[in-house]
Amino acid sequence: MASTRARPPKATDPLAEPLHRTALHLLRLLRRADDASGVSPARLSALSVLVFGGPTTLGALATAEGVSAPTMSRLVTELERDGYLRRRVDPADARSAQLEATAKATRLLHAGRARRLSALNTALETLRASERDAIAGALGPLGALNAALASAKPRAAQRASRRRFD
Amino acid sequence: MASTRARPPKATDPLAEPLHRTALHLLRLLRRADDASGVSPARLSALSVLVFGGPTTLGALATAEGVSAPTMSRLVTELERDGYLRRRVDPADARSAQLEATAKATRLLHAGRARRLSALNTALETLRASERDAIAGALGPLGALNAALASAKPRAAQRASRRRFD
DNA sequence: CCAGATAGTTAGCAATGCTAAATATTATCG
DNA sequence: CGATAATATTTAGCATTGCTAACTATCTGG
Repeated sequence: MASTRARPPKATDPLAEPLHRTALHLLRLLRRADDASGVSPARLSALSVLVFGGPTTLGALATAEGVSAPTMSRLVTELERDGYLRRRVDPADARSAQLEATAKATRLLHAGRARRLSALNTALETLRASERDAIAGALGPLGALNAALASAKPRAAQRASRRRFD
Repeated sequence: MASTRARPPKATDPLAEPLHRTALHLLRLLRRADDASGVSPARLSALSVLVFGGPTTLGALATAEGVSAPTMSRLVTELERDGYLRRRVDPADARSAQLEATAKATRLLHAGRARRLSALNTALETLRASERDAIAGALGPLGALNAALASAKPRAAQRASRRRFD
């Protein structure tokens, strides 16, 4: 019976565990909606930054996605090959170029977002108004929580990655 | 292409987008706490099922994790090699065996969970009581939302994967 | 113009996933 | 009982994604 002996560090706040589990399940379910796009996850994610955030350089994109420059270099090469982005060389600095999403990419991403949000909205509509209110009321505090987490652990942002839309 | 008319799917519910973003950021931040365990993500995730859910067969574990049998076969072989699990052959059916986590695995997982929850608790403590209440009040509704999503899309549970703890 | 800083690319390796096909066992049917 | 079908894993081989180290090309400051 030494089961609970492991003492969950400070059980003062019973929110941590269920919050973690809930967020995890939510994301896992939402991700399904992307499997139909035909573009691999990493490429789709990088592309979303360009489509929804506008043109940037390869380095900035790598930072935004939390991956190394070589990794992003390869992803960009593939996306360019498949017609999802163009490189516009900076006349002032030939070392880098602005990466710009094509119309094809914009169509792809908007369709994907529509699919995903559609699934979420459908599910939200099955809830009672009070439940939706509770969720809406928690978004602000959750944002604050994220901010606290982000500043508290400014450590190795290496494997953070996995951005997708936003 | 007459079918997928872009159409921003009903902006009636302004919750979908921020909810998605918030959950995504939260998970990304929490995942950092696992990078120190020394065991790769997929192995850690499979192991967590054994540690917190008890012994099972390779096939059941593959299903639980949402990966194919060959993929799980390899993960199990590696975990066994590293001393994190044992195979106990079923005397009634030599085709399969019960996979059982070792004490070493249990220690690893509990330490990992403690790290992760500790990070979350620390962040939660920086919030005001009203904010924590708002988050606590949204957990139930979010659970209902997840249930709605899960039942609404009982489709291809293939790439769902990525379990981790519970 | 040269040394050092910057921006990307190339090379090569590791972890994860998958499908197809092979093996080993167990179950079932005639 | 013995052939055949169903199960549970494993083996093979390939694709994606990430990383580090090292290299190339291009600025920037003196």
